[in-house]
Amino acid sequence: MAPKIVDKEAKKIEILHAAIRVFSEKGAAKTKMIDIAIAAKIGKGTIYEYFRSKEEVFAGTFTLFYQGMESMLLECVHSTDDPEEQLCNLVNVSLVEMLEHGGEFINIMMDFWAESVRTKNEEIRSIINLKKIYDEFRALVVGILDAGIAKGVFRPIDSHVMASFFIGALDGLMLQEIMDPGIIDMKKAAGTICDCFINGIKK
Amino acid sequence: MAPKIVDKEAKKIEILHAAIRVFSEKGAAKTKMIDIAIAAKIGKGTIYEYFRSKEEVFAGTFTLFYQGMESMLLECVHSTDDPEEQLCNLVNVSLVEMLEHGGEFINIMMDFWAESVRTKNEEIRSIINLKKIYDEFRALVVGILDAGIAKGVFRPIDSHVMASFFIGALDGLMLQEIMDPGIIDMKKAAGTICDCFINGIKK
Amino acid sequence: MAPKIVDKEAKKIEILHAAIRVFSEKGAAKTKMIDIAIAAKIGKGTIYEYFRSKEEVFAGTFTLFYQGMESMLLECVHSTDDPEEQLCNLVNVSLVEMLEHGGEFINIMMDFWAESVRTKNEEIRSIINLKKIYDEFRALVVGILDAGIAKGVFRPIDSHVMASFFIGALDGLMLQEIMDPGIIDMKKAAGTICDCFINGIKK
Amino acid sequence: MAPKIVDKEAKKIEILHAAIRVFSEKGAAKTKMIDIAIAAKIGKGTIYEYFRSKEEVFAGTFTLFYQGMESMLLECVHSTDDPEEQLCNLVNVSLVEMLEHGGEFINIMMDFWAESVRTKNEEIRSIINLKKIYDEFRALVVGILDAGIAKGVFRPIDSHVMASFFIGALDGLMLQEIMDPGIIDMKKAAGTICDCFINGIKK
DNA sequence: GATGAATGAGCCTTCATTCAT
DNA sequence: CATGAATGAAGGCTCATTCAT
Repeated sequence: MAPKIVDKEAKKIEILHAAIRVFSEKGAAKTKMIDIAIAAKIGKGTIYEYFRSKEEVFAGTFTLFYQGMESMLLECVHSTDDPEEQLCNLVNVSLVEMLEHGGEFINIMMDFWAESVRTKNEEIRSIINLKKIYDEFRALVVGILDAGIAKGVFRPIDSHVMASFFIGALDGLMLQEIMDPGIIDMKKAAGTICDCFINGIKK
Repeated sequence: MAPKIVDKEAKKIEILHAAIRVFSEKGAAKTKMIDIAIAAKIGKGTIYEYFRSKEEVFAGTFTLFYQGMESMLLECVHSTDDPEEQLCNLVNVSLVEMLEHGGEFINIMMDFWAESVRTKNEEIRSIINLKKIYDEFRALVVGILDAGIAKGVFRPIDSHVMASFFIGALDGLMLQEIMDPGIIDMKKAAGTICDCFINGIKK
Repeated sequence: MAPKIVDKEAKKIEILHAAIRVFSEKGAAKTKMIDIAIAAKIGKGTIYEYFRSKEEVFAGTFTLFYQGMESMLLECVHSTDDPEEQLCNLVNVSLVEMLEHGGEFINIMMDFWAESVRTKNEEIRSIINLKKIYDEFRALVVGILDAGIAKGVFRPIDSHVMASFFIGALDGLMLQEIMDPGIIDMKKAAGTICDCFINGIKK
Repeated sequence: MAPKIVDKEAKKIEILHAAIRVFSEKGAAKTKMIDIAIAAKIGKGTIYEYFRSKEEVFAGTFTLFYQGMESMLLECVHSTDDPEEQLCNLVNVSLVEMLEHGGEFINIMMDFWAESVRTKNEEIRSIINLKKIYDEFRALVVGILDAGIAKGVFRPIDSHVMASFFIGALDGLMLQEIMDPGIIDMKKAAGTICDCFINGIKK
C-alpha cells in the first residue's frame, strides 16, 4: 500500500514536470492535454488518473513551483544573520540560481501571474494565491530591512515600500530576461544591484 | 470621404478600447469575440469589418498601448535636461500616471508579455515586439545614466545593467500592484524609490 | 414609366450576366453576393433591389440560359426539313457555337444539373426544371428521328433511346471539354460525330 | 496491432460511405459535417479522428469511387480480346452495373466534376484529378478502337474523337438518368447503343 | 434608387473529458 | 491501471440579408 502511494505521488510529480515544460513553452492557455501526455510519455487518459482537470494540473505545477521557491528563499535567509548578506543572497538566488536551475519556472510564472489575477475558480484561487505569497515574500524582506535598520546598518527607510521595490526589481529583471534571453548578464547584474541597492539604503 | 475615414478609424479605436477592457478583465485567451462585441455594443460580425481576426484585435490593442506609452516616456525625458529629474519623471509617470490613467493596460500587459514571448505568428511577433520596445526603453535610460555619469553626477556604474534594474523595478512594482491592488502606496513608493535609486548611483 | 421598366429589366440582365461570370468561375456554392456585386460593378445591397435572394439570382441565370438555348435549338430545327441535316445542325450548334459563344454557360451548367437534382425549394425547382427541359429536348430529337424513320432515311431504331443517346453524347463531350479545355477539337469532333451517328442509324 | 489498423481503415471507409450517401443526396456544398456524423451514427468530432477536414472527407469519397471504377473498367477490357465485345462491356458496365450498384456515385459525380474544375486547393486537385482519369479512360477506349481498326473490324475513324464521343455518351446518359430517374430503360439503351455505336464505326 | 455598414444565424473545427477495453 | 477512441460543447469566423442614409 505504502509503496503504491509513493509511486502514485512520484508519477504525479513526473506529470507535473512534463506539464511545466509544455506550459512554459506554449503557455498554459495554448497547451493541450495531449501535449502534456506526450511530454510525459503517457496516454492522454492517464493524466486523468492523477488529476481531475487541466486546471488541477496547472494548480499542481504552481504548488511544485511554490515549494521550491519557498525553501530556496528560506535557505537564503537562514544561512546568515547579516541583513546585507541576506539581501545579496536573495538577489543571487533569484537571479542566478533561478535562471540556471528553473528557467522553465520563469516562463510559466507569467501564467501564474495572469491566472492568479483573473481566475474566478475559488479552489484554484486558493492554490495559486500569489497575493499571499507576495505578502509573505515582502514580509521576509521587510524583516531583513527592519533588522538592518534596528542594527543601524540601514537608513530608516520605509521598509515596506523598499521591500516592494526590491522584489519588484528581481521580478522585473527576470521579465526582461524572458523577453530577450541573454540580454542581461545576470551574474554581473546581481553584483551591481546588490551593490547599488545596499548603497542606496545604507547609512 | 474624409469623415468616413475618420469614422472608420474612430470605430476601430472604440472596438479596441472595448477589447482592452475585456482582455484586461478575463485575459486574452479566455476572451471570446462575443465578449468584445458586447462590450463594444456591436454585433459579433461587426468586429470582422474592422479586424481580420481575434489575433489582429489583440495586436491592435498593443499598438494603442505602445503609442500611448511611447509618447509618455518621451515627454518625461524632453521636459528637462537634468538626468536625476529625468529618472524621477520616469518613475512618476510609470507608477503614478500609468496606474491612474491606464489601469487596464497594466492588466493586459501580462498578456502582451506572454504573447510576445510565445507567439509563432510572425506578423503578430513583429507587432507585439516587446524585445524591441524594451531595447528602446533601456537605451533611453542608458542615455540618461550616461549623461549623468558624463556630467559627474552619477558614479561610473554599468549603465546597461542599471537601466535594466531601473526598468525592472518599475515593472515589478506594477506587477505587485496588479496582484494585490492597493498594497503599494504608489505616490509614496515613487518618492522613496527616486530617492533610493538616485542615492544608490549618485557620486 | 415604360423606360423605367426597361431600365430595370436591363439592369437585371446586367447583374445576371455578371452572376453567370462568377458562378461559372467559382461555382454557385462558393460564389458570394459580394463577388457578384463587384463583377456587376454595383453595391452589394443593390442586388437586392432586383432579386430577393441569392437563389433567385441563380434561378435568373438559369432562365437566361434556357431562353438562349431554346431559341438556338429551335433555330437549328426550323432552318431545314432534312432530318439528317437537322441532327447535324444540333451537333454543330451544341458543340461549336455553344463553346464559342457561351463557354460560361457550359461551366455553370454543372451547377444547374446539381441544383436541379437536389433543391428542395419548390419555387426554384419549378424554374430550374431540367427534367422538363430534357424532356422537351428529347421530344425534339425524337421528332426528327421519327420523321427520318417515316421518310425511310433512318433504320427503325428506338427513337427515344436514340435521342437520349444523342443528347447524352453532346452533354458528355462538353463535360470533357470542361474538365480539360482544348482536349477535344470540337469542329473535328462535330464532323466525325455527325458522320458516325448518322451512319449508325442510316438505313 | 494489425487488427487495429484494419479497424481504423474499416471505420474510415464506413464514414466515407456515410459521407457518400449524404453528399449524393444534398450535394457536397450543402452537406454539413453533422449530417455525415449522423449518417455514420457517430459524433461530429469523431470524423476528425479519421479526416482532417471536410475537404479531405470529400477527397476520400472520390478515391473510393475511383478505385471502384478503375477495377470495373479494367475488368471489362481484360475479360475478352474482341474490340467489339470490349466496347459493349464498357457500355453495359457503365450504364447497367453502375446504376444498379453505385447509384450514389452517379449523383456525387456531379460534385466531383464541379470540384475538379474549380478547386484551387492543390492537394485536392491532385486527388480529384478528373483530367487525368478521363485521359486514362480515353486512352483505354482509344486502345480498343485502334486494335479494332488494326484488325480491320472498324473503319479508320479518328479514334481519339471517337473515344471522347463514346465516353461522353455514357456520361451524358447517366446525367439524364440522374435528372429524371427511370426515364431511360438502361438495359434497352445499352443494347441499342452498343448496336448503333458499333454499326457507326464498323467497316 | 443605390449603397455598404451592421448583423447574427450557422458551420467547421478544436479539445477537455469520458469510458470501454 | 493505462489507454486512446469517441464525444459534443464551445468558439472563431463567414456571409446572406437588412436597413439607415
